[in-house]
Amino acid sequence: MSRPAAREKALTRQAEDYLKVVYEIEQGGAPAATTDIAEQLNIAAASVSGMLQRLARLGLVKVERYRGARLTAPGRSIALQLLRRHRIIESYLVTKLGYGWDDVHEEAERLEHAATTELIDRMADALGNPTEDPHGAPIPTAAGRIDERRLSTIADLAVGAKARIVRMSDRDPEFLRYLAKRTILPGATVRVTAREPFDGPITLTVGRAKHTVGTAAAARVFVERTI
Amino acid sequence: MSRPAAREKALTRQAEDYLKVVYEIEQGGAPAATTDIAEQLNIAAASVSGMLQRLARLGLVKVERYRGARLTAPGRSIALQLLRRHRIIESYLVTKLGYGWDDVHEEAERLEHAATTELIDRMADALGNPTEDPHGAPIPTAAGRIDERRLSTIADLAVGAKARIVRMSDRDPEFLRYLAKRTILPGATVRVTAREPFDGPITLTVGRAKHTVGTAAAARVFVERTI
DNA sequence: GGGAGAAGTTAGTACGTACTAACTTATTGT
DNA sequence: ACAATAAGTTAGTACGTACTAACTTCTCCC
Repeated sequence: MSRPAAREKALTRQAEDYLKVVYEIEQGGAPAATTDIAEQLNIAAASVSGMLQRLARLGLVKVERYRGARLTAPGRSIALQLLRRHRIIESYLVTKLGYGWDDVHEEAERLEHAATTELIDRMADALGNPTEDPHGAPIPTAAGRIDERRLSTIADLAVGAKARIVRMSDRDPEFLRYLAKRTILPGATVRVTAREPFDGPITLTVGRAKHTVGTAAAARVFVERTI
Repeated sequence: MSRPAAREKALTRQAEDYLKVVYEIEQGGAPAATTDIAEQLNIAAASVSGMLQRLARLGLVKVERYRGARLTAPGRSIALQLLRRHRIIESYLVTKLGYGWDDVHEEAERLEHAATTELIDRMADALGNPTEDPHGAPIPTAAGRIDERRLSTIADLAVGAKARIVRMSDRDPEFLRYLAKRTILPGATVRVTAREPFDGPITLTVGRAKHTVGTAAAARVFVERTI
């Protein structure tokens, strides 16, 4: 008797990717700027303007002209769904199929758009419903709950600070291998022993080892201060 | 020094689907007719004409106007790649993730376009490199070799004939459940005990059970005669 | 062998998603 | 405060993929 709810036409892969990127940028606090989205997606800014209008028409984002986009509740829920898929897939590939943690992002990036909720839930079950992916990122629950704590990065730490590594960006395999080689991994504890001024290199100890890293790298490693 | 080979731009999902369908239809012997492709893909015939021209431009099919399309060697190799992906994925979902054999086609249909060769090979390894999927269909090797025997169907069997069930179409979950309920499964042996004329129902014994099926259903179950 | 009906193609349209070029609005540094 | 620059938008274009409508070609039966 009741009419079917407004047709939920499946989004295209691209539209989904925009939502995910808007979510990620918004986590920084401000609405997602056109240029930032464009940069993340490797796309011209003009194309982003157009797509944001379309997503706004679909009620998935709210755009304030010349100021940026924010997700609506439906948009956010789709973004979290994707994040869940991405992170479950990454976990599954590492745990069950022998992938390296540095090598799963790309694969997950495509699979997350093709996998059904059913598949993701089965994978999650097979893994014992993990709460974090191999890079330490929190996995949204099937219901869409996620830990959204704002974390500091190593670049935020003052000399003498001690912190536990929570997570790191998963995008760049090279970068992940760089970290792994220095045992800068989720769960490890680091202490900043020196910093050069003018955004200079940061020296830190991990276990008994001492490493010096640039601020760009340091800013991509998220931590929780322990002192 | 040597120039990179002609850019192998990734095909779209749709283009890939066309190739797969052309392959499947061609297995019947004749070139793939526009209407048949259109029907398989649930698409207007006019759209197929257009796409075939594009695929021909890409050197993946050879079209004889008003007569149908055949795969070229490169086209065939892509189609086999897809078939391999599809069947490995189906096998993996059934064996490792607890899917029912009736319920994997749809999921594989989308994943096959997103999975890399790397992933497929890892799945295949995890399964012990199977040579058949859960519906009895042969799985092409990574190198693209496949068993292309032309099989008969139950509809081809004369009264009295005995045959081993090799495989069945995986498209329709209902149909697969129908078969399963009658233990008409790959490996089972059937004997035709009666046939009504004018494409009437076929009566057969499977184990100790006796079933009567229509010709449409019978034509979708492939067998190897044993007498 | 000719004509009816089936099969196939072309033409014109729409939409999603990208692009570049040109223009407009916002920000920032003096 | 205002000009230079950065950021964002619009306009026009292209391409892939679908559609319907109208036309052409093929096939097969009498």
